[in-house]
Parts: sequence; structure tokens; C-alpha cells
Amino acid sequence: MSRETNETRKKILQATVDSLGKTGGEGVRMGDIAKTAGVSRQAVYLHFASRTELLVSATRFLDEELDLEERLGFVRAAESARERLIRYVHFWGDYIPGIYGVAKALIIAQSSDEAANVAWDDRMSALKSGCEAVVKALAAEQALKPEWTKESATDAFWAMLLVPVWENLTLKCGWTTEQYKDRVTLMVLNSFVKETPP
Amino acid sequence: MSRETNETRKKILQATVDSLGKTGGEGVRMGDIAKTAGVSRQAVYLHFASRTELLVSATRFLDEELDLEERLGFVRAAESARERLIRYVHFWGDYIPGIYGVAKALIIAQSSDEAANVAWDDRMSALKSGCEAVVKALAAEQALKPEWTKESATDAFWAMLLVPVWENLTLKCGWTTEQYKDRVTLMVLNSFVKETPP
DNA sequence: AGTGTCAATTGACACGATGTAAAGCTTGCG
DNA sequence: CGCAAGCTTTACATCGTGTCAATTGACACT
Repeated sequence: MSRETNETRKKILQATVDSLGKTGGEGVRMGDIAKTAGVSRQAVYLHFASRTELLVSATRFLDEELDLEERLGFVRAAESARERLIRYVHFWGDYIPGIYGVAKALIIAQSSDEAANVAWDDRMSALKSGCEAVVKALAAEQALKPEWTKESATDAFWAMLLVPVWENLTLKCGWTTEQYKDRVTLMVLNSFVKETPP
Repeated sequence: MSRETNETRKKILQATVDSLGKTGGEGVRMGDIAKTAGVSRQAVYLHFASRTELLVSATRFLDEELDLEERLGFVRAAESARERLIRYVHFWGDYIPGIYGVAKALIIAQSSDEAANVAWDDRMSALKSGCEAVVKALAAEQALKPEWTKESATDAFWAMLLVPVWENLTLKCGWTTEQYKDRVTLMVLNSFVKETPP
């Protein structure tokens, strides 16, 4: 019984990811998702109490599908702080395209739904923690430029990784994923990391 | 007669700016604005065809009220490219708080209203032109770091000035306006401007 | 005074999207 | 047989935007 339940649930989640991915997170209604999943609109409400809850579940679903933990493991395994920073930016640059549709829908929902607000803030906190770890590692190696505190550098690094920044650079300016990764890495290195005079 | 007309129109625009400024652009309905302005909800529609048109008019209204042109004049009067860059970031850091409420409302409207989309893109293009002018000036003085093209530097500089970045740094991270201006300036200088070995 | 005009008010309504409620259908299983 | 779970169908409540039509009140022209 719960096997069949999960079948439908998964179909709905997959349909959510697909629909939002296709449109960039905009103009997708509950009924559209249901249709894509091949179920009735009410069936969606049988599995998810609200649109926001569906979106939040979809992000978790995607994290699994995209092997978030494995990717983060690779970042953490870096030998130097500098290398870790580079890996973190590259991880993020590769990860965003996969989650963009759902993320954008959540961002839009933020303005009218407190639960969406909390959920998205939560994810952004996680992203920021990653930035903090990188900055701490830099500081431990005396590689953080002296004009920054650990806090201010973390804030600034994090802000550079925000979804709207990615959105504008890739979708509006036409940067490829490779260009995004390389150039953002460049900015972050130039901004926060001391010159290595070898 | 047109004097009285403009009275009401102005009252509505001022009410729009005030209401959105107070809430940060969220949760303000047409009826709320009307009540704040002291007119009926329909009176608003007599002056502005839609919510989006009202928001767009409000940004223009604000540009005048905040002396946009005068501020830009000061930026353009800078003697060196470096100084112009600094002035541009400072101008923007001082300007955003004034327009944030209306801007945020427009950004939110973007997702469901094509006209809002176009209007906001338009403003962002203007911001980008300013970035482009700064980058060109840097290039003309051979002060642009060699790893950037004029285009990519313009894109990246512009992305750093986006409203969501300001929003997160000030409202979420608690940076003051002064800190925002100084630190963003720092990042931009480090990222794009050659060291000046004096 | 009489008439026309124009801004604004009032109240009713259409529309689109989310979310709720209730009754019925189908499949599997004791 | 009979019942229980999962899904469907249909109808409806709600909320905000935007539209419409009838009405009021002030001012201006002759």
C-alpha cells in the first residue's frame, strides 16, 4: 500500500521538477503539475498540504537525485583553503542549473507565503555555512586579505553566490556554466584571497 | 482642472511609495494604497490602468524626488576611472534604500506580469550602462585587469549591484549603508582594477 | 438660474488561482 | 461478501485584480 503511495508521490515530485525546470519556475499552476503527473489536481493535495509544501519537498527530492551530499564531500576533501574555495564555487555553479526552476518558484512564493520564506532562508543558511567554512579555512592559513573580517568576508562571498546573481549572469548575460564558474571564482579569489607570491 | 488632477495623482504616488517603503514591497494591495492616499480604490484605476503601471510610475516619481540626474552628474564628473567607479558604487548604495520598496514590488510583479518584467529590465539596463561606462573608462586608462574583457567585467560589476545582493547584505546580514558602500567598492576594485604601484 | 463637464464615489461583478469538502469509483484482500 | 485505501469528480469558499454603470458634487460658461 505504501509502495503505491510513494509511486504517486514520486510522480508528482518529478512532474513538479520537470514543469518548473521547463518554465524557469514561473507560470506553473497546481493543475498543470497534476496533469503532467497524470493524476487529478486533488491527488496532489492528498500528498502535499499546499503549494509551498510541494515546492519544499521537491527541493529535498532534487537534493537526493543530484547527490548533494556526495558533491559536498568532494568539496570538503580539498587539501588547501584556496582549493576548497575553488571547488565550492564550481560545485555551486554545477548545482544551480539543476535546482533553478524549483528554487525560483520558492523565491517567488516567498513574498506571499511565510512558510516559503522560512524554507528558502533555511537553504540559504546552508549555503552560507559553506562560505563560512571556506573563509575560516582561509583565515587559518593566513590567506584572507586583511581588509576583511571573517564575518564580512562570509557575507560578501555568500551574496555573490545568490541565485539572482547566477540568473542574471547566465540567463540575461548569456554566460555559460563554465564561464560562470571561472569568473566567479576569479572575483572571489581577487576579493578575498591574498596574493601568493611564489 | 489639471492642477487638481495632479494633486490626486501625486497623493496616490506618494501613498504608493510610503506604503511599499514601510513594508519592503510586500503585502500592499491596491485598496491599501487608496486608503493611505485618502481616495477610493477606483480612483486609483482612474489614474493608473493597472498595478504594474502604478509601480512603474512610482519609480519615475521617485527618480525625480531623489534627484537621480543630479546624482549621476556628480558620478560622471569624476576625474579618473577609479574615482568614477567609487562614486558609482556610492551613488547606488545611497540610492537603493530610497527605491527599495517600490523596486521590490516590481520585482515580485515580474513573475506574473510581462509589463513589469519589461519595466524592470529597462531599469536594470540603465544600471548596467553605468557599469559599462565605468569599465570603458578603466580600459581607456589601462586600469582594467587583463583577465577581464570589457563585456565580462561589465556583466560581473553589474551583477554585484543587483537589488537582491543589497537586500541580503543589508537586511539579512545587517550591513549598514556605509559598510555596503565601502565593502562593495572594495570587492569591485579588487576584482577589476589593476594594482596601482605608486 | 440652467446646463454641461469632469473627477471621484459607490456597489456589484467577472476572473483566475489556491485550497476545502463531500460523494463516488476501483482495486485488492480478508 | 464487504470493507478499506487511494484516487477521481464536482462543487464551492476565498482573495486580490480589474471592469462597469449609475450617481454625486463642484466648477465654469452663457
